[in-house]
Amino acid sequence: MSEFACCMEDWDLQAVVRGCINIEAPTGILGDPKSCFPPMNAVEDGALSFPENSETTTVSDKLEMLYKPFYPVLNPVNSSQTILASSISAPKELKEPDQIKQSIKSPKLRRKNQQKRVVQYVTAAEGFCSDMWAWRKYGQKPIKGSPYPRSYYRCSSSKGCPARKQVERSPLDPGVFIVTYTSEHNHSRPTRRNSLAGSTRSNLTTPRKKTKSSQYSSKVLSPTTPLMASIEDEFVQNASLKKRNSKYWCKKLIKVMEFLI
DNA sequence: CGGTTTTGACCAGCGC
DNA sequence: GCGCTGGTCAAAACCG
Repeated sequence: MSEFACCMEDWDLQAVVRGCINIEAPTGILGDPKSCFPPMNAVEDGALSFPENSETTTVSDKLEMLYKPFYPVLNPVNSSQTILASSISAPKELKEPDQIKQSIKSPKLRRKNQQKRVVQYVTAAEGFCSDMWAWRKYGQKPIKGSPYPRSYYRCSSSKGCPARKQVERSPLDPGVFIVTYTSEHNHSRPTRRNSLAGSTRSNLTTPRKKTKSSQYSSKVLSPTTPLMASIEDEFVQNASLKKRNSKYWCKKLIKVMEFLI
């Protein structure tokens, strides 16, 4: 798999896990996936509400296209489904609800962690808004049979909280994330995150080790301006470099907006 | 400075 | 016992 794809899938996972950091955000915003996109929010501060006239629609469309590689793939999926899988691990081969139910009857698939689990199927957008807990990622593993890695999170709101969370993309529907909660929180729901330090780290940064050559090659965009074209080219060229962080590209996008509007 | 993410290494359960 | 696989640890790097 291409590094870019890896990055994007990581991004998606982050997006789901990170949830809505700012719980005071207007609910109207939460329904819009792009509004939930952290760097976008960082850029906007209310300034990214594109006018609806035809001119700027084109601009915003272009920007959206340009931004597409950064924000999660959002397939139209129904509301999240929660499956309570008591005393059984969610087997990797059985991802969908019906299959999960089926797996409950199969003791053969039982794994070491036999605590009560809650399996939830969420879209990226829902993932953004549905989880107010503060989670800290402590591991990521490629899962056999799935093209997407599974990320492991623990609750960072309270020391010693046994709550765990696993997030992986559904191999059947990449727009759907399988969130598995293990154990329960032993504390009340935090009103806000303790710290945002590190929380906005770019998910597009190159891994410190084991870099693969980027396979991000296709022309995702059809830039209308030399500026956008150059930015696109720059992104492609720096697909494996540290330049690939959201803040950097947000600034680029602001430039584009200033140029176009 | 205190938090998070990344990632290789390690450990343990399971099937053969 | 061995190999495979999933889950966790921990050090380093990163971020506000």
